[in-house]
Amino acid sequence: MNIKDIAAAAGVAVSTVSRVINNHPDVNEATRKKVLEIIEDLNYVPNNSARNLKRIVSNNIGIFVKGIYNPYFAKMIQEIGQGINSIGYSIITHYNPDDANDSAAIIEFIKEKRLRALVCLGGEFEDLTDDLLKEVEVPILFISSIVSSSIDESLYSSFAIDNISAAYEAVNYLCRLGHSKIGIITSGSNDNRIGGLRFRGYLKALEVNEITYHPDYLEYGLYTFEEAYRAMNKLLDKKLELTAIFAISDIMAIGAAKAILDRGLRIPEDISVMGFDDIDYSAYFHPSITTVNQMEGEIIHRSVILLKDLINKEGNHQHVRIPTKIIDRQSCRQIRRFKKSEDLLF
Amino acid sequence: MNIKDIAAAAGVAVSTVSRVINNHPDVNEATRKKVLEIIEDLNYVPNNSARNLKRIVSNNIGIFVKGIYNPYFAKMIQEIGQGINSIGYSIITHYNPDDANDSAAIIEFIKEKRLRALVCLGGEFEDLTDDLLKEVEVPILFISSIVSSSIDESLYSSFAIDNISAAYEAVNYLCRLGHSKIGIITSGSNDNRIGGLRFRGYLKALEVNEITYHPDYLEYGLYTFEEAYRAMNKLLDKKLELTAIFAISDIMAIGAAKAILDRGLRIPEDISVMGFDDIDYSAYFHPSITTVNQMEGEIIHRSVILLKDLINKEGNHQHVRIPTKIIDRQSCRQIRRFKKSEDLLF
DNA sequence: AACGTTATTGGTAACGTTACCATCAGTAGA
DNA sequence: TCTACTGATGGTAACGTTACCAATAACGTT
Repeated sequence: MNIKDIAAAAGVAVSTVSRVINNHPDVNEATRKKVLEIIEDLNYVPNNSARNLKRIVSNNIGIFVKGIYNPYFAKMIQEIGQGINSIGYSIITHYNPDDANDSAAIIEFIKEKRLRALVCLGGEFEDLTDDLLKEVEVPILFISSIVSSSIDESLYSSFAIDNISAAYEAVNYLCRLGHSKIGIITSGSNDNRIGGLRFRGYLKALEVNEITYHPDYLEYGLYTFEEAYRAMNKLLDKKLELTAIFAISDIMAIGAAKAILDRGLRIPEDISVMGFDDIDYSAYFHPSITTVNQMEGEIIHRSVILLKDLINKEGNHQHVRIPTKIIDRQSCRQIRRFKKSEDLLF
Repeated sequence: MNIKDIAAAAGVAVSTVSRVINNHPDVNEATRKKVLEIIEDLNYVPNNSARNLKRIVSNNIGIFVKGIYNPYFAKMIQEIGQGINSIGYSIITHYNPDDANDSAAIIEFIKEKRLRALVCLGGEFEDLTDDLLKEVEVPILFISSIVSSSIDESLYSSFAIDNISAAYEAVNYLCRLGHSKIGIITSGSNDNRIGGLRFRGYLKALEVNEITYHPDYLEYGLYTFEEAYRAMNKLLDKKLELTAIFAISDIMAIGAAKAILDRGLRIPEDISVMGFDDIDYSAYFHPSITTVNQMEGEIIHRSVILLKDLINKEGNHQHVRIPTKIIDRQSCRQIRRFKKSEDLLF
């Protein structure tokens, strides 16, 4: 069942059918109606591969996802996906394995699928170059990705928070509540990855508040409940008398909180918990988790609009520093505050 | 940059390049090496649209998602997606709007994208027919969907739990713990939808345990924390002295639990909470939620294998009734049990 | 009547790839 | 020497669509 069959059935030329399908203005109303009827009757649907082949670019928008362990992206994938669907494009999703090269993968992805635009969720694009971007000529939007700073900013768009200062704000908030024994659970110490950046924010907050960092306060874990639960237990086992814990994602904060509660300790009376991401779960944990909001809804909304504009060449690339704010809930409390000098009296 | 350019650069014919790309055996090792080198050098990636056009079927596997409100599917989409990627197929995701006709949508989706196979997550396919399925000739796997019973089962695959009996087991479990004032929060009473089916299971359990159902015990809410929170509060406002609540999804159970805890009531001492789905979060809520597991990991795993087999025509369509089991955690407790006769004494 | 104009339609070469058949050299068997 | 076969390669017609140009009819204008 193809356009020829329809043309034959309707007694017109294929080009006329094509015009009908594509809503071209100059086709007689009677003809259009007849053709549409036949299409309906015969259950005809145009072949996308052929269309995409003929029109050099496709109507596919790619969503590239690095790793699937971070549930913070799950909502974005779905909601951006739905937004893209609603403006008439198709979504091709590519889940890149953890150990694969992201830059190479997106270039191949774009070329192979002749993508019209690409959204990257996460990933690290350190070996991307201006030349590669120019070659593919496709609007790319990086969301929460690490992009090589040597690339010309007019060649791509990005939405990202400032991980270092957002984490700094979060930990500084704990300090201002009087905490000085603040543990951290992060996903890794690689300077350029999200875990590393947020860890740097933690260090900076300690420094500004004249608190000495001790490596015992640090535990690693991936972005899962399980790993954070395990990491928190390790921290608790060290008997450090922590009064607060900062986890670099809400999932991890909840895993940590569960570990604390399971030991019969109270939140926030015994230990305060600070998360990051402000996912839905956090507001409905008990006690609800104080966390860092990064305006996920805003990102989703703006992404779809930006993509549409970029495709239609109605706007330039944007680099948006997503603002963050601390959402104060039930898991953090004020404690007696010691000045550095008082501290010495004990 | 196309196959012709490569052929010219390598000094061979396009057909030879094609053979190299497709790993055809009869091409000289030296030639193959040279061609591959040129491909690498020139950054050539075959055009998928052209390939899909030429080979009648594409290498696209569709994932059809009905509604995105149900977070239970999020993990499935990602993990099945990753599995599909890893066996060499591409994923095209289609998020169908709530009010759209699912049957019509999948047929169009299959034809337009020339899908090789399709996975449907949720959705209701009541007006699908044998003829339509035969026409598209594509293996379809329905996961947790409602499919018209008039369709020949050899034409499609399905993975689904028995919603009525799984809900029955859950509520019966509460009854056996001694509960008789059991509230329910469900998503709707439409007999054929998931919410309606699970509600029927609830009714059956009450009946078997000789408990009279009262409509006051029922509140509606969609699959979100917010709605369940609101619904639970309405239930509590009625002063029914409920000792247990059954929510038809874990997200809803957690929303309800939060409402209970926020009022200063205890779980399970004052009210027991039973969920459904066994999502990750349920184990890490505090108290952890007793729920109905439906072997999501198993479904994901088997889906990928089944799709592969169906595509390669190495197996027949399967209809798997996914077994469910109750995961006993912290949110339900045993209470004093009254026999019906004793009840009258008060 | 001859002409230009407009509205509608038809015909057909691409788009990039693969499947198929044709070709050709080299080798072995008779 | 002729034939048959094998291994490697080349040539080319599709796949279904759209963009472009050509053709036609209908009409008004001169």
